[in-house]
Amino acid sequence: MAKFTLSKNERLKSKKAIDFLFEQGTFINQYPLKLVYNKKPLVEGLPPLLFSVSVSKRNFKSAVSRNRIKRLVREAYRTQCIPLKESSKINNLQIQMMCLYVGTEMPSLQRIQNKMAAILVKLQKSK
RNA sequence: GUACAUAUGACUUCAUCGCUGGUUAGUAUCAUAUAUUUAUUAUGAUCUAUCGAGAGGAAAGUCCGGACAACGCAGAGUACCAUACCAUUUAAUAAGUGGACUUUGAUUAUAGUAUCAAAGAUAGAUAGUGUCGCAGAAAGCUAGACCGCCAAGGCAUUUAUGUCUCGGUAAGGGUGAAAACGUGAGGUAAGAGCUCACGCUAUAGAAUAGUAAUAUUUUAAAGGGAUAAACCUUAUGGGUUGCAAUGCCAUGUAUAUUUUGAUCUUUCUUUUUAGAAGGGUAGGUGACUCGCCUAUAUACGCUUACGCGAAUGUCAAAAGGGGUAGGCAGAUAGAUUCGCAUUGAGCGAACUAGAUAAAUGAUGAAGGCUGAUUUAUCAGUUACAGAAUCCGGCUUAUUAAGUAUGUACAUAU
RNA sequence: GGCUGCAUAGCUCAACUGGAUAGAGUACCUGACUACGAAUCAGGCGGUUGAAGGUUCGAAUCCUUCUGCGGUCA
Repeated sequence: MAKFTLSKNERLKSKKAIDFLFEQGTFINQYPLKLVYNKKPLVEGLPPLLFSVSVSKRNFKSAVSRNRIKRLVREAYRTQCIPLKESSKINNLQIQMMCLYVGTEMPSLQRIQNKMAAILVKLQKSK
């Protein structure tokens, strides 16, 4: 049975990789979310998906609300990423992605889950 | 009753999924080392299971103070910066506690005095310098004569007035934030602390009370504007920089390269290879000076010699480049909290966040609390706000309800 | 995370060592010049000196606390 995990080594952390992503990655828009992704051949021993979240300090000044949004986005990703993970394993690809929150209002979990589902479907189709 | 200030306070329990770091374990996987070539042992990482833990009163601002670390082993003086009533607490502070004084407000009272509260950068203006615009005659020390007051002399006449000259005068007017003690009497041509009485101010001495600041009484001599949040003087304290400090590992490599400067000199010893002392030069001591410390090398060519030359290396300064953007330590735990003890420097118990594109979340159920009404349903469970080396203060932000203390206002008795 | 600066008219800057209506250019408005416009000339409008307290007779300036915006450190 597949687990709903999002542990430390399944996150995108390298600064080099993130810079590369913003130079050459592809964008998917689904207001209030925005996804940047990049595909690579999978290296043995590394996880198939790398994920990270970002919220702008310009739109949300308080650190508390930024943390809150990041947690909601991460929760939505965690519960819905399993089909994508399996398909990318089959195709032997590593997908690096970063999710930006572009909106200016505090969202509900329900809304973010819907949008995240739409994005992941698009991502799977784009192969 | 209302408002404000301070303190308290910051929902609880269970289940499922997930994150972080830790404990214990594994016929698990990988790497390294030992020894050996079947394999065993140790260490580290990953995975799985298990146990218990996981954000504040301000985690914020960075306004103070420490711990700790590096700079050379941290010396002296000057500059610079900070502080400034007294006692006391403290590791330390611009913090806390208590007291003194000044100012403001309120009450009693309406002269004073007393009580309560708030604020105070509360040493020195009698060490010196500067400043005090406009207005005003004059703005700082023998002050200052615009109007006014008065004496003397001249002129005119209406013979007690006007005017002029030269003097005296700080009582009165007016200006200003501020005009050089206040009131009364004497005194005088008119006046004046010029003199006297009563007061005021601050200074010095004495006595009493108090640990002290200071207060009360008394004596002496005096009358001195404000400003130190202007310079400054006095006293006390501070070496500078800060965990992105600092040390190690990995990656990469370059003592790259270019330019400029220095690599000197005197005396003594004599083992003539060299050694010692002094001076100079350069650098360090992260403001300056002193002091202290370090360096001042090697071989070669030309010349009879003094000396000159270029070279290698080293040091210093400037220019200009290359690589990394990772990990570990620093950093879970200590001036901690609670209780007991005090002829001391203790004893016992308890507590424990450790992330790094940055963890502490999601869902469901039950209970508590608050509000609304249909009285058994609905809604809410919030404000300010997210650890980043660690502590002690200060400042700022802050919801609902309640409690306690204080202040102000209103009403009733 | 530490250290360290700045804030004046719509914009760019002044205002000495506290002194009284906070000034200059530009922009904007009105008038003159011109057949009309530009340029030029004359006049005008526009500021609680980022906010709140304090010191002083008097604060853009000195002091304190906040607000916003930068710079720098491996």
